[in-house]
Amino acid sequence: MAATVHCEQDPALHQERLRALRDATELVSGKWKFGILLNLYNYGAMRFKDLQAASAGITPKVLSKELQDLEDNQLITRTVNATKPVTVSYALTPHALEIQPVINALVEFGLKHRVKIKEQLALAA
Amino acid sequence: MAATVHCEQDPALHQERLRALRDATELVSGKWKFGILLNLYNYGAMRFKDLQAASAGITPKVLSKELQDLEDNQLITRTVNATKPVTVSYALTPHALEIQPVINALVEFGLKHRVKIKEQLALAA
DNA sequence: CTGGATCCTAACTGATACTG
DNA sequence: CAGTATCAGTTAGGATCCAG
Repeated sequence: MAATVHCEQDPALHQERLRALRDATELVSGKWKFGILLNLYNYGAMRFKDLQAASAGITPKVLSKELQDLEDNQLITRTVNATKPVTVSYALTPHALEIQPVINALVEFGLKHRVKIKEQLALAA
Repeated sequence: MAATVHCEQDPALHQERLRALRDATELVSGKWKFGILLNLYNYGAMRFKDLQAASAGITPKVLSKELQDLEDNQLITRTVNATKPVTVSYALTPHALEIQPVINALVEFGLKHRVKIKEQLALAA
């Protein structure tokens, strides 16, 4: 019977929340975007190559596309520096701070889930 | 100059958080999972067809796969009811509560982002 | 009602090489 | 250094039909 865990909202509100959820997930879809953002949170402005190193395994082409997506959604800025060999810096916009709670929540969940998986492996052994 | 918005962590901790982030995003990857979870939060236990209606646009095959993924990750339970035409109920597990903050954060962000986009359209007009 | 089987396509991802 | 071009592989997601 297990009392079902839920909290019913006003239908209209629920629909609005559903739409918001779709918008948000669309925005940060893709395999790398959250990681890129987390790295920028941690290190501040980073250059292309540094981001590539930090996002272990990503290829330049894919990184380039992900960065463009993020820039299009105004979560990061792209700045070309007039240095000897041209360098480019990527940094978070203020708007990107809005998404930080999401990332923190994801990290927390990831940590807990990892523990849970370990417990199961322990039980299975 | 713009003071870069960041907060540097201990490297080892950062790596651990990056891994957790990857784990978590992998878990809820896909176009529909968050929506399914949000609906279950809102309505409690739901049957296959109700979930399909709530996740407007999803096909049975895809819904089936998403539900299996969620069940494999122990975020939902699948219960077969011995009713006349067999029905099946899906409900959240306690573990799924851990992911609720993520969804709330995503919804919040989605709402804010929507407002932001509207502002831009207003400026463009 | 539930959801598997099949087929299909667009999008994502990757390896490698190359340019400004 | 910061990418883009090309080629190729994989796969997520959808359309349709059908079975228990």
